Amino acid sequence: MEEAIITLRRQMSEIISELWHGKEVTEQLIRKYDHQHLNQSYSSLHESETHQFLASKILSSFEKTLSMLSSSGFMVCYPIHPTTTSLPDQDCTEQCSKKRKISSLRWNEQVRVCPGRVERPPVAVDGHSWRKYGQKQILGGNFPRGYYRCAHRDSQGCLATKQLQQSDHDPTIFPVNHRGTHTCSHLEPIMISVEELRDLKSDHRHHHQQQQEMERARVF
DNA sequence: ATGATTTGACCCGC
DNA sequence: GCGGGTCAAATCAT
Ligand SMILES: [Zn+2]
Repeated sequence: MEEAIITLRRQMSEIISELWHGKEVTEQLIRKYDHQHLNQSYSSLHESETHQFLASKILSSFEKTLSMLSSSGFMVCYPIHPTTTSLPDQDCTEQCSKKRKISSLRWNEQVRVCPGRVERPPVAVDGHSWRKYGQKQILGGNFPRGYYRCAHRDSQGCLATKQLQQSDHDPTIFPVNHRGTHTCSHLEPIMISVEELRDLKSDHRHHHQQQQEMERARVF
C-alpha cells in the first residue's frame, strides 16, 4: 500500500514533467507563430491566425491539465531545466534577529527565466498556486511589484504570501520576497481525490446506464 | 456562472 | 504627506 503510493508519486512526477515539457514547447511554437505573423511571411493571414488559435488551444489544454493535477493536491513543480533556475538567496539568514516573529518567516530568492519568457513573471514555478491581489509601482523601479497570496487562504487559512518584481538591470531575473510559509495541506486533497475518484466511477456508471437507456429508448 | 486579475481606493507607519 | 501593502469593485477569462 505504502509502496504503491511511492510508485504513484514517481509516475506522477514523470507525467507532470512531460506536461511541463509539452507546455514549454507549445509556448515556443506560439512565439514562433507570433514572429511569423509580424513578418507576414504567411500568404494567408487567416491561416496564420488559425495556427495561432490552435496552438493557444494546445497550450491551454496543457495548462488546464496541470492545474487540475495541482488542485487535486499534486505538487506541480516546474522541473529543473538548464534555461530556468531558481537560486536561493544568501540574505535569508539573520536580518530577522530582532523581536519580530513574522520576519522569521521572510526570505528572498532570485528566479531566473529564459529570455523568451521575460514577459510574464514566473509565479507558479514553486509548485504552489497563487492568486494575485495587488500591483504597485515602487520608487526607483521601472517594473511594477506584484503581490500574490496562496490560493488556499480562504479554504485552508494558509497565509503564505510573496512579492515579485522584475529586476531593472537584468529583466531575466525576478527577485522574489516570500512572507510566511505554507500551512496548506497537499495530502488532504489527495485523499479527497481518491474519494472523488470513487464517486466519479459511480457517476460514470450511472451516466452510462442513463445513456444506454436513452439509446434504447431512441431505438424503440 | 464561476473564478481570477486588474486597478484605483484605502489604510497604516513613519 | 509619502511610500508600501491590501482591499474590493469592475473587468476579464473560461
Ligand atoms: Zn499555501
